[in-house]
Amino acid sequence: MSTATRPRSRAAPDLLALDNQLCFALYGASLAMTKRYRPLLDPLGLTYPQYLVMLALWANDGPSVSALGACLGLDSGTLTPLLKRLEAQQLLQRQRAADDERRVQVQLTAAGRALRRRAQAVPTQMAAASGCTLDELTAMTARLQTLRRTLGATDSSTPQA
Amino acid sequence: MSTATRPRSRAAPDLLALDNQLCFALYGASLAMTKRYRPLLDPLGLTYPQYLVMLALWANDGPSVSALGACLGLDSGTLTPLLKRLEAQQLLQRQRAADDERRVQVQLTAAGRALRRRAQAVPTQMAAASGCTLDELTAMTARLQTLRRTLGATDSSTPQA
DNA sequence: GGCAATTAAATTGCACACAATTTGTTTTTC
DNA sequence: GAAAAACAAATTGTGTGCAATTTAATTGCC
Repeated sequence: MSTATRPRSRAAPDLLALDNQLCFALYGASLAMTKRYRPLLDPLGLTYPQYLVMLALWANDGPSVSALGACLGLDSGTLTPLLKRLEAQQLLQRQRAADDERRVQVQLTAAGRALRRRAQAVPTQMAAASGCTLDELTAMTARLQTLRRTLGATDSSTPQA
Repeated sequence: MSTATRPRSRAAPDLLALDNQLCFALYGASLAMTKRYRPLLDPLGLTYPQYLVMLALWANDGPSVSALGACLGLDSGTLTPLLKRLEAQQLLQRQRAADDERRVQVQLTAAGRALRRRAQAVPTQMAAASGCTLDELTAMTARLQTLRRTLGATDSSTPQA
């Protein structure tokens, strides 16, 4: 078992550890964020992904499922059941587009629009929970967005647009 | 951009947008990271959370389920089925501790230890996919770890230990 | 016009994540 | 030393995520 004399097998543990740090920090922070949102969103009857969908709709009502998916980075396999739950809560309506019946358009109901008011307390509380200044939040967000785009690119060695 | 002078009801939409940025950037980057790992981990027969568990075990073999959960931030509801799948793949063994039969200890098999060698290519490829320098990775990781701790704290207004 | 290729959602199947509960074990307390 | 409290995993139930497939509608091509 003690096979440690090779030059390369010495370097590898460090790389595995470093890898652990980046990906795992991201993963852990994301899960922690979701957990932190829960007590704020429970009173609104929303899960965290549902809250993201509502944010997207408050900013831009009436998109197709695929447009919403492009905005959020989710596919129909995730969105369809999620949207059905929001529809069951009367927060939105899903209906086939008249001009192209393949498309399903997602529109807020009055209750869905009204919920925005009750959600206005959430961001302030989360900003406080993050313990960051506005500048820190902005910087971190920009970095994460860049990282996301880079990771999403087919070939990351190619500098993106 | 032109909203700077209004008192409170004008500020709210901006806060919702800002909130969207931070939490959503984190969420999106985490999902993108997971997706990016998939083609690298598929040949190893691991999912991304399973890979994290293996990393933890390669660093420290033989923990209890709860110790592993504390390390990864996951509970038994998530870990138990995940560990059973890894056990079914003969990568690890789960067995009750002799001194305290409430505890279940998780130990790598020879195959589980051997898999580490095949995983050594993964970190280098992911580092390349991130498009970041080593310093950038380190800085980002540190920030995310801090954020995670802050979010995990009961009261974030209290400076943590 | 008619049929293949394309597109948009929905569905299916698998694997997390986590709250809440249950089961079994150990420790505390009396 | 027996009942109560505390503890560790496992289980249950709900809600994502996503690959792969299916269904239905539109577009292209002849």
